[in-house]
Amino acid sequence: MEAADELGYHVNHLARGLMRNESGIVCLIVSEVATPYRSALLRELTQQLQSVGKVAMLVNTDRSDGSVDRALSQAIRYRADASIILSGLPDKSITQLCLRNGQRLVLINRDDDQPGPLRINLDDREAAGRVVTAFLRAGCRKLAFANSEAGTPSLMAREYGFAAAAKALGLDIMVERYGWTGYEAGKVLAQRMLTRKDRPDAVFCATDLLACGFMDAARHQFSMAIPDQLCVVGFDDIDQASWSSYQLTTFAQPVQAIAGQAVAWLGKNDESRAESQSLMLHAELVWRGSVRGG
Amino acid sequence: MEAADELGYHVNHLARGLMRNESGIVCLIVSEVATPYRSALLRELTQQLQSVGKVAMLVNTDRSDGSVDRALSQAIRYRADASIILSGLPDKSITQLCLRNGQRLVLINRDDDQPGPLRINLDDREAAGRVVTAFLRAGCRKLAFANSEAGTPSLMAREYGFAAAAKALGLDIMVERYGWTGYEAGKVLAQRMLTRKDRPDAVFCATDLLACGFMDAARHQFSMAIPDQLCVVGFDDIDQASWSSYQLTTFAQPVQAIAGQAVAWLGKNDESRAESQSLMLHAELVWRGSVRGG
DNA sequence: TTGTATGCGTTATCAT
DNA sequence: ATGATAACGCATACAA
Repeated sequence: MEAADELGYHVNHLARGLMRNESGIVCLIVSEVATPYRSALLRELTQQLQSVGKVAMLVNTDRSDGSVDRALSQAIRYRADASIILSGLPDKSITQLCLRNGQRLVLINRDDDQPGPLRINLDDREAAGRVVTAFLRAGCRKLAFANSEAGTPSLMAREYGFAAAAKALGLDIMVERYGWTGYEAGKVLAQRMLTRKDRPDAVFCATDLLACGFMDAARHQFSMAIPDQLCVVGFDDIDQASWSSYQLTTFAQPVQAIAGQAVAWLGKNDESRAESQSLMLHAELVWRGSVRGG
Repeated sequence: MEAADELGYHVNHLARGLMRNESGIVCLIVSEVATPYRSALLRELTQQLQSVGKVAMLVNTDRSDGSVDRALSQAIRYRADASIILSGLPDKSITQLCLRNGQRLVLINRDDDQPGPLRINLDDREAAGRVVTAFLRAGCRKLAFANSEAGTPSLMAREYGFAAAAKALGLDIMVERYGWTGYEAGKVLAQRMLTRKDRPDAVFCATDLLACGFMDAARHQFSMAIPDQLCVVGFDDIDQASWSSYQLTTFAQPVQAIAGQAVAWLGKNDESRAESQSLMLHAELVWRGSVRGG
């Protein structure tokens, strides 16, 4: 060992991977890396992967469409032991290709039904239902849902869950969708919804980023007081949600648990891996000041 | 090609790397990945690396100290073509080891003086000087600098540059350092500085995150109006700086240029690489509403 | 143009 | 216990 150190020798993981047929590389396929929720999940995943001796290869799929498939090809070329997909959805054929190459697949918040990959999702629908209860308890009568046009499964599950729970109580809700799931879209959504004459007094935003934009527009452009005139709930519990300018009541993404489940699954052997292929994690509502009577 | 596709064949980059002695892997060594500025830089780097056919290996150094060195060992084991260091500073011996193994090194905002690696820095000192001018033009008389205890070169350069420029004009400034460079530290710094009787009327925060915390405390705990009673300038131009709750005047980190220079340098041949080993990029002040009379 | 041999750095296996 | 050898998949150099 001393001699090896002296000579500056380091094992060659490329050669070792070639030999063992196991590279130690896990590919993280992500878009919108710079988004608060995504980067938090990324931090957690890299951290936990490293702690079990794996290394993360980061593939950014911000550019064109179909780039998830290209990202997976890249993962195959490097003989990654697994790929974890945080955004987009691979073509079924690519999924099959991965599995044939012995590459494990984890889909986070993708709610797909193909067998093979591990699917980790939240109880979005049920969570959305709890928002209706909270709004009613706060004395709100005109409920609204603010969504982006992204249309990803988790976003839509929140919308449908919210609408369904309201309908079950005989309430009609206002729904608006606009743009990309970010702060600016939240502002636009507020402009659209708050200029109506049947302006809502409670809004559930599909995402914290949307909620921040919505709150800022409501306050600064419409001079509305939160939570007095408008109650707001978000989703993700990003850092900014706890900032005193927002004090946003929101659902916490269990990022540690998500990452933990993913890497634990990768460490399992084939039989026990097959047992648990679909996980549903719980999103806990964290109460702050944006809803009356927490 | 058709046949290859039919058979599900994919080149093995491990084997190719072994042969060519060039893996195509670039190692990104980062701490605090989930921070807005860091994740933005990360997005840019992965994007641009991919566009030149490289792939990013992400190593998270949040845990213990000396982990930068361990990260670099990891990079060597995978025979990364280069390592880009966004945080921490490697030991000189490790630096030498990397260079001996033909591994390129890029240090971003690390302001080190060892020869070999490419060093990319901003004109922090000069930028800080311009803040003094802006504050004076706004009619402020009691200047302060809010810093964290991290003590990284770029943070200290901003502090010294600010202090020096003020001193050159015969002004004494108040300096306070606390904790880690984040939102919470900004709040604490505000509590410390704004309870003094010679309370500042202008504060330059080493970081936007600090500035957001400072502004929130100033407004919500001290009921101060910004920019009327207090002018604030930050650094980084994170997304949140442009949010209407902050409208923070700040310096933009030229993340695209930083990433661009880094990957361009990696693409150069040895001679032209040696020519430019230290780059100083310009941080442009973007005026928003947190300073009077922009 | 097509084919064949060799080496890259490991590790597993088999022989000593 | 120690040593020699083959094989992983690719690229290259040389031969046919």
